[in-house]
Amino acid sequence: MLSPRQQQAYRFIQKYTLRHGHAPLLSEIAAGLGIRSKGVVHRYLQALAREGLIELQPGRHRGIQLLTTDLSELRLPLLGRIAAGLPIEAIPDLDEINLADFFTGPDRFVLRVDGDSMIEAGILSGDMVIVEKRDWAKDHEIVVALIDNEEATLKRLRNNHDGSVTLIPANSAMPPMVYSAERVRIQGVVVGQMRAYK
Amino acid sequence: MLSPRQQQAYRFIQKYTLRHGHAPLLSEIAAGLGIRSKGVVHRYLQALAREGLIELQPGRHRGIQLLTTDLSELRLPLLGRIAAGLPIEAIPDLDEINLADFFTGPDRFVLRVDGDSMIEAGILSGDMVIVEKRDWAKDHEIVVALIDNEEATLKRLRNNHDGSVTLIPANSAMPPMVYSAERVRIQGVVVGQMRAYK
DNA sequence: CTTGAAAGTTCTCATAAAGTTCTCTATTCT
DNA sequence: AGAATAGAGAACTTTATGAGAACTTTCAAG
Repeated sequence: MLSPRQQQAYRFIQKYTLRHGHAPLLSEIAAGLGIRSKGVVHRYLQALAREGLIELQPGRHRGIQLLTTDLSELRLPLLGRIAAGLPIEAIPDLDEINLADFFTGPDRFVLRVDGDSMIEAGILSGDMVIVEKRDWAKDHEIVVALIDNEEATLKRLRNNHDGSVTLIPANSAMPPMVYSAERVRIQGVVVGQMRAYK
Repeated sequence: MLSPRQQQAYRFIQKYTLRHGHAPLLSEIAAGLGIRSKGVVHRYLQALAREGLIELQPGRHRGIQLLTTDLSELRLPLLGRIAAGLPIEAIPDLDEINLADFFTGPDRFVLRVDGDSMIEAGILSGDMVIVEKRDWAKDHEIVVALIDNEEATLKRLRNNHDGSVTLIPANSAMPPMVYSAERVRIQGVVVGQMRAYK
């Protein structure tokens, strides 16, 4: 089990390596952690090596090798922000994504999406959406709506002034549809989405 | 048999450890339980150790080891499939989805996406992508590529016959770019994507 | 190939903070 | 009343963290 400081050192090495394509110097790690002594950093590296997270090539400059680590926990390291045509930026505050925080909550369930009606909102066929069970929704939220107690669809909602609702597909090939309030029952609101590639 | 207070302490340790990746300090447990004295917490820890729930490394900071490893809180019910214009269908075989299985694996990390270069592949600005660290990729996989050791971008990959690679944005406003093999280093392959609404 | 600046390694020292062990007190349940 | 549970806090020991000096090794410029 790593101490907080050891974890920070490890994440710094991960980020740096991803960003630069090679491992950092001890002095760079020190600067990244706000430490002046590289001797201290070296002590951390030995702890990481002892834990099996890295391998050290003694004496070598940048001789830190990241080993494959099994992240079978619920936390994934958040290494930075990647942009189109720009370097990866470090994200200063947030170092870790807790999948549980991200997606779990009271009364949530998952649906597999079939069809292209929300494609322009980045929800593709085959994606999973996390839905919070709720019988109302605000404008612009994406909802699971049951129409005439018969068909359930995934659409963006607009509550109209006259009490009717408009269900808006995110697909320019499909028109928005207006329904009287009685015909539409909100079954839940999309709070998350996820996709696995192969 | 644990007293109510001991159970609370135990649950606090489980949650904290799951969240932070390391055990809490006695003072943190104390604060979590609304206690001022760390001596009291220490007494609880000894009770938990006596019951075989934790192991204490004497003297060590954060030296609490959880012995029961039940981290499988991260399950969401998978209710069905939603289609355009169809009722929610029950999916017979799969009734639960484990988020951990979905996303965690060896050598994975998360990047926050900034920019619209992959928008037509359903990856929007602000989304998180789960990346598996790997230095090669197959055609059509979405990769984190480091170009000239300087800029890292998210693009779809094509390995050309002459050894060069093409990086293809999923955005019709942006052109594909061809690079010689030496200029491009694959840092990882996108294996998942997720988004939180609100 | 040589060579020196820079990088890694190995120490010691210092100190704030964390864990350990007490005693004393209060409350609740049998 | 007696026993079990719960909390405060003081005194003490140990650990985690950092600074920095001294030394060895690496690496790249010339």
